[in-house]
Amino acid sequence: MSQENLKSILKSHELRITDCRLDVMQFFLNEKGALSQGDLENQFTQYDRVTLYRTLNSFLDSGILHKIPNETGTATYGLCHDTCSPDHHEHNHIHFKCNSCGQIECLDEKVVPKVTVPTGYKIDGVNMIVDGICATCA
Amino acid sequence: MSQENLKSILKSHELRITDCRLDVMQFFLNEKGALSQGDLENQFTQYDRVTLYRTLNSFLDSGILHKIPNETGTATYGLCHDTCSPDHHEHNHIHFKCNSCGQIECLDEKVVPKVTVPTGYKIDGVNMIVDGICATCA
DNA sequence: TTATAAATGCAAGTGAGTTGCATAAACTAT
DNA sequence: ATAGTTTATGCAACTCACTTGCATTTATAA
Ligand SMILES: [Mn+2]
Ligand SMILES: [Mn+2]
Ligand SMILES: [Zn+2]
Ligand SMILES: [Zn+2]
Repeated sequence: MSQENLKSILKSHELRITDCRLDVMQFFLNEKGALSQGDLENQFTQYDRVTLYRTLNSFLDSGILHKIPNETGTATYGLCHDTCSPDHHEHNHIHFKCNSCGQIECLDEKVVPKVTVPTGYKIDGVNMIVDGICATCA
Repeated sequence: MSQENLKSILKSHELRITDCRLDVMQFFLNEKGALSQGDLENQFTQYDRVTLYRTLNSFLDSGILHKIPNETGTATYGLCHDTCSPDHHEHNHIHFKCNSCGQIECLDEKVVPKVTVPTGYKIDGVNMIVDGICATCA
């Protein structure tokens, strides 16, 4: 994606344009899988780990990224759809974690099925993590 | 549950009977929600945190507990069904996380719906976490 | 260009999770 | 019941991701 496109994405989310943010966003757009803080630290040694941490947080808050829960404890992040905003996140797709290569990816085209909860409960969101073997590792 | 019942559960999983394991198992049986290592540390100050940590792990390995992933990073654990064994875990129920009180619970009667993944992918397991407001907090 | 607000880097702290090892306790076999 | 064997426990110490404070630098607006 062009540098100008990247800048307009940041602007539309009311974020200042900085080298770190441009690089991190480009990285997310290039990678098909979800990324962790550690992935960013390995990729961008020129930036302080705290800066990368805060970059992830600002992207989370502004609706550019969403956090993907998993059992290992280290958070991973994936790009949000255009429909996401700081106020309203729409993440109704399935996440897949490969037990061989460890990669987590957003299956954007796979919609999370509707579910019901017991009487008196109210649903805000649903997160579905499927684990198994990805096509590359099969 | 009686002390004898608790002991037989441990024995059937080939675990030695210790005070810590009996207490922790009783705690899980009493609590309706899932518990974290921190919850155990608060409840049982007489046991070292490492002992509680290893108690959770031995219960995990032997199929007494299952780990419930969530976005906060701190792992929580819930009781397995009778059908679970060290070799084969069967956790096809939905987990609910209340955004008000923070409690995570197993909705044992709510079965995770079947899903499909792209061609070439293989499914090992599915984890579904619904978040919202529980009946108590509503 | 200057003023203001925000982002960055560095240092330092938190808290869960983990391991090694000596001691204590649970089980097994006399 | 006792002695021998195996396992669990407590303590110290470590890793690692995550988080905060503060001084400095940079981006943006006036
Ligand atoms: Mn996703
Ligand atoms: Mn459960
Ligand atoms: Zn893979
Ligand atoms: Zn609640």
